[in-house]
Amino acid sequence: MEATIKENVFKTIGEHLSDEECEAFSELPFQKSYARKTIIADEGKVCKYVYFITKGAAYSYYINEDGDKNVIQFAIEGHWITDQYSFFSGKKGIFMIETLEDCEMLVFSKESIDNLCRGSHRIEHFFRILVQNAFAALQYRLTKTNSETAESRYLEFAELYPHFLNRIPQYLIASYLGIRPQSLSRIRKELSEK
Amino acid sequence: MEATIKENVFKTIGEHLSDEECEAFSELPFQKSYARKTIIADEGKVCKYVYFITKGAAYSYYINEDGDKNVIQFAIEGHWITDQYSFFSGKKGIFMIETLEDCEMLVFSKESIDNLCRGSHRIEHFFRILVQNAFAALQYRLTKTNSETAESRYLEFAELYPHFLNRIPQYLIASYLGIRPQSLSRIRKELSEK
DNA sequence: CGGTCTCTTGACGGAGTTCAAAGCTAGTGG
DNA sequence: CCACTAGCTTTGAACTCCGTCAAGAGACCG
Repeated sequence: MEATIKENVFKTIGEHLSDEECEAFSELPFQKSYARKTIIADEGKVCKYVYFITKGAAYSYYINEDGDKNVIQFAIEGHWITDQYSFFSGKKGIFMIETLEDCEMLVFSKESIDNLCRGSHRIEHFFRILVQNAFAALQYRLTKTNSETAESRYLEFAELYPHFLNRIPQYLIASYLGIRPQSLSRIRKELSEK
Repeated sequence: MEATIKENVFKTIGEHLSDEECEAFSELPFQKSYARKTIIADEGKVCKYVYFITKGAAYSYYINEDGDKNVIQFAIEGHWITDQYSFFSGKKGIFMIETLEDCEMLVFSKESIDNLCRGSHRIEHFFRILVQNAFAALQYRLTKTNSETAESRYLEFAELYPHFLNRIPQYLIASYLGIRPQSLSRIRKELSEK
């Protein structure tokens, strides 16, 4: 079983998996490599998998009627990524998922997740807490989006995810913050002049 | 056991609870009434409960450094509301929860939820799906906030929650949409002139 | 080393904010 | 049950932040 995922479980629920649970986690997903700039989940199609990144970086986004990209989430080693809505409902997706770097991933189908959860109460617990944490973080992010200026959102982003800054192109960070690349460029200039 | 909550479980996971599970759901929470405009969870204090509304309406919000209210969520009969982050981490809260109308609620402590989840895999499953759905909806809302104009966000809100429009004051809807009451008033005027 | 993708800079425009004041409405107390 | 008041909504005018359009500079890859 991947060490990264073992750590992720412990970090999330503060408990270690049993030997059988570890075995289930190594047998059910399959490993896959993706080159950078590969689209691994496509809007309009059902998103059939949840991805756990063991190496590399990826992001999910949404394209609106005007054709603008809207970044939802960045994910690197030790992070999970999927189109939640599509994955769990089985309906066609609304998000794209694309790699930013060459990636190694553990790929879980819905059956894998369901089997893992059905087979172990602790694992179901793990996934509940995982989503709960993500939900709380997202609520927090939304309040900031609704009430802070782009500058303070950028500063908070830079503080929360300093390792993202050198790894993710600026125009995607701008999109994540809900502004245009030009605006982020200007904000960074202002900040550097202070 | 409250019929509303039974329905809520079935609507969420498409399964009915067993008799024992129903019993647990009636024994563990306590019922409480709150007058309108009562603050039931206070920022800065630990949010110890999850509330399931059986009658009335409430909302959660956040107050930023400038003293502005930022509405996170509205909740009416059949909805759950809490400060997720505080409730699950046991750390001090960042949101306030306040009633909009006289309310009847089922109040669950962390121990109640943990007991319910520990005692029944189906109930843990229910809570996982509940949070998952909320998460997907929130992701969707964030993309809209980041890419649509206030007008189209208002139109979508009005379409998704028509019953909220006559029940919730406009300045709170404005806050939920991330704009000022004056702006929402102007948007509504424009729309009525079309 | 050429081409494409990314970042920067400038000028202008527009959506939403701020400040201020007046008109409504609903809940409270007499 | 009516009148008063506090809270909500509307409107106007000036301003600001960010978006749009456009063009040039820089970086990265084949």
